[in-house]
Amino acid sequence: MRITELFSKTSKTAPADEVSKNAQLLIRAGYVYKEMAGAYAYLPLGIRVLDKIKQIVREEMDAIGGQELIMTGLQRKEIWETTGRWSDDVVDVWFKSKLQDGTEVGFGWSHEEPIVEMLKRYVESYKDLPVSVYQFQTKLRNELRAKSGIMRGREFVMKDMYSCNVDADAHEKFYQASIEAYKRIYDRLGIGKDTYVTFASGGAFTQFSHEFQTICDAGEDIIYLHREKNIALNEEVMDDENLTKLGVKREELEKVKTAEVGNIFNFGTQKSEDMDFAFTNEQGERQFVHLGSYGIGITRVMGVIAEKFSDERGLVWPENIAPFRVYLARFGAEEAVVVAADKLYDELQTAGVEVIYDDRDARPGEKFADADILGIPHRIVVSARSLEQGSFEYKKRTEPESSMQSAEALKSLLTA
RNA sequence: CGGGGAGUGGCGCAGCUUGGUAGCGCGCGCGGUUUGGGACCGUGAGGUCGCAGGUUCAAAUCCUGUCUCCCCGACCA
Repeated sequence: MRITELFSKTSKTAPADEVSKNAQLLIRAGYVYKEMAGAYAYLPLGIRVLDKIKQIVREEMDAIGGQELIMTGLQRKEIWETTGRWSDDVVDVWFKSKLQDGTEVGFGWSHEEPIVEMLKRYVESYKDLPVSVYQFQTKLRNELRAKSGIMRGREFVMKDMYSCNVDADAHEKFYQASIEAYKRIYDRLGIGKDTYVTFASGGAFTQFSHEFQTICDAGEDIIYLHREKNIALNEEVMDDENLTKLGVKREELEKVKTAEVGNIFNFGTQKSEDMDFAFTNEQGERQFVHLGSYGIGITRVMGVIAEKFSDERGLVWPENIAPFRVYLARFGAEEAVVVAADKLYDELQTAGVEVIYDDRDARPGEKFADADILGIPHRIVVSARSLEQGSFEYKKRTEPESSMQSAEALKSLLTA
């Protein structure tokens, strides 16, 4: 993409009322636009990042048998009443409205009940199991207070997966597979090393649930970490009984601040019983489905990455989720420079490299600054100076020094 | 929801204490000089000072109400 065609612009200053680092950087660089507290629009650059995160998640969900679908934003009151969760006393984040005929509807803060209700229509026999479905959905939650930029909003994109299995063993197997899938996801997103599977409160169904917690100063959680044993537990379940159960001693643990980037639950058959979600087993008997729920906050992950990977000059996207891999800057408007830059732009794109081409008639300093704040992993400069040497200037966002490279070298380097 | 802070051109801010009809930087338009880390000179456009009442000859400024935003806490499948 040519920058002259991109409508968003970078800014030297961040809005004064935006304190969180992720929002400051993302707004300054033109990835997101704030609509209101806790609600951000994703601009062309931002949606490219979101799509890359989603695609990684999608591939890993598909790999463990997930089937993608998308539920509705509008939800029926009756479905939520079956589990008692329509009540504002039970769920305090509901947005609700009414149809013109007076019918009450809710806006999806979660899709657990509607998904189960939908699956009931299709899952009837043990032959129909196992099933796991997932979606990328915008969740709407009427939070008392939005905070931390895109990390804790009233509107956010979440991947939520739901698994259906015949019994506890089958469920457990899938549950473990999902943990492995989640680990691969965070590795691919570039935050695997700082992300820990963490024991957390499990709700009514099991002793623990598992959270995926990424070390991050802007996070809202505190976990206790045993790096050698790779065991972590949320401070909410930190007590002597649980420490004994997990075989770790309090003094061996390191206290760290983290952001929750995923959470998986075993529902057992509780919800199936509430909602009468059953199948017929081989003996012809009705049996309740074992359910699990598996979430990843897509927009939150983007915020966490923006927080973690940035420096005084701006964002520093991991290779896998950068909106573009290369920032190609042209210095000056002499014909030879324009021709050479246009040619390299075409060649890289033909080679499958995503390039954002700074074809503006701007000064070098401005282009350097924009390449930095946008956080594009690779930077190439085409100038009269570089052409004198018959080559291009190449630099990584994470490295201070540049080097001279030929077009061929760049192509092989960027397509490796 | 409790506590604290803040709303003045697109963005960042000053002006408010002591009322007299709004200013600076960035950005934007035009002209020129520039061109390797956010250039410079000139010249323009752009604001009913969050909103609604009130006091006053006169309100960005004082008073009341209200909305919004941010932070801390509480909350958080």
